Amino acid sequence: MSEPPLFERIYAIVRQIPPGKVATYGQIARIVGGCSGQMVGFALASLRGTQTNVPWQRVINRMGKVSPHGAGFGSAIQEDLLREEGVEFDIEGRVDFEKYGWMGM
DNA sequence: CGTATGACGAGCC
DNA sequence: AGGCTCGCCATAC
Repeated sequence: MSEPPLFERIYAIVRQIPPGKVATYGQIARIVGGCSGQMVGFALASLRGTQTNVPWQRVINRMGKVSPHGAGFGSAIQEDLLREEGVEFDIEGRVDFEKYGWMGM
């Protein structure tokens, strides 16, 4: 069949996340179906930066925290971008899924 | 062309 | 209760 690559489908889901909201790798993987959370992480890592229009910053891990990807700076930028959108971080750097969770998680 | 890596999650012992 | 393995797709060298 002629369905787009799995990664492309993941990008489409992330792109649907509204500003001021955050989603988890597992959540997206579950929506896409047929792939594990790692696929989502790999897909976003393949973006190599802001080449795509995918708000990868709105995607965080299951613990409500960002992952230590890249040299450790990428995660810092991610938090900064989310703060710019209105997302608040806990003392531990965690996000409230009850408030900012996508789809009302 | 083949190998290795890359931002998780859940289950199993 | 804790630690470890497996699963999965794409890209780069």
